Amino acid sequence: MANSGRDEAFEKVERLCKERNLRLTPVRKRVLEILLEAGRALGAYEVLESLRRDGFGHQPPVAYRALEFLQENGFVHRVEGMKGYVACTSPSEPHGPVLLVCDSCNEVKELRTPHLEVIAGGIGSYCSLESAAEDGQHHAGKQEFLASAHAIEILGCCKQCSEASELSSK
Amino acid sequence: MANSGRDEAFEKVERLCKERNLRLTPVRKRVLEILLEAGRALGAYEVLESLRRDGFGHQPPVAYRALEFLQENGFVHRVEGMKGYVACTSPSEPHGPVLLVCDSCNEVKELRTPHLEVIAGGIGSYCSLESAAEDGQHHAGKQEFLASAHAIEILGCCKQCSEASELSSK
DNA sequence: TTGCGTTATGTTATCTTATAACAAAATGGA
DNA sequence: TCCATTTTGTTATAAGATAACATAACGCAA
Repeated sequence: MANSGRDEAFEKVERLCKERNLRLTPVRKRVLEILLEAGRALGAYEVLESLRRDGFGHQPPVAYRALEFLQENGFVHRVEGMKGYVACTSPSEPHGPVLLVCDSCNEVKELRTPHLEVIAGGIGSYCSLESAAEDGQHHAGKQEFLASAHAIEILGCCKQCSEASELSSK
Repeated sequence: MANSGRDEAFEKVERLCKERNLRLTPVRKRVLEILLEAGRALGAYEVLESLRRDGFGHQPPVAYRALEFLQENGFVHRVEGMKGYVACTSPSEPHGPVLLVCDSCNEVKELRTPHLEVIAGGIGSYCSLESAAEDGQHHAGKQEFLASAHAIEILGCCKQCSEASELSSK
């Protein structure tokens, strides 16, 4: 794979924005491109630096606002553990991500999991969340907790880095 | 329950520190108390303010270092989504938490789940992680990703807040 | 008990991340 | 064309976190 589905992801976002009447303005479009090209999580100020080079505004809110738009609509995810932002590889409805974050090269892979329903179901298997509402929310049986979103980040080491460190230790 | 197991948690940490030859110094002890008393996530600067009142150093590193110690040893968890820190309710080995974070009152409940093994197993049900190593790490089958830690935060609304908003909407 | 290496604390200064507030421009209908 | 709304851009500043270094406490061996 030449560009890991970058173009497809980009086109999908364009399509979704049309369908939903969302304004994918030049800055927003460019921020998405920047993240897709990077293929890893970038800090807001890294994004901003790229924007500056492209002639867009170069003050923090420019980047933060575009990121906020993309995030709200499920096209970009925040990587809390890295204080960064990564393009979603399977944009559709807004959804909580399940991210595999590599400690050593900072690459972020998103697990292609379905939406909250399924995640909650999966979690349900060990924390006794139970389906209850029809509005996309779930009710936690024993915990009595109404879940509306989640952030799941798994830290570790990706294949490339594992192999690299195996080699160097020989 | 009068204090929600605060004392038990505190004593357990004291015991674990003795067992493991960790130095639970006055600042560290006090930071743990502060978090246990709060019963919710506190920002580092909130902790610092309490420390200051108690006559400890009042510069950021004082709080950050104590928090780092407590975190490393599994006695405190970072709540990424709130940029805060919360006392672990079932301190034992260092472990990635599963946190239920209430959007409206900021209360944080930790699900009493076993350690990484079980979590990874649970996640495995939908992301094809497979047990592989004996050193407490797991190898993700299809993803080829060696997981070493995780952060799982479920956002939503706790029982009290749900009930409060039900009442007010009548 | 003294002395010494190690660990922890306290401080200054600074860096990084993020947001509030407001003016100017672009957009999309009535 | 006009107006309300949304978006962009800017200044300024808030909030969160860390680097670097001096001082103090600790733990133990001589």
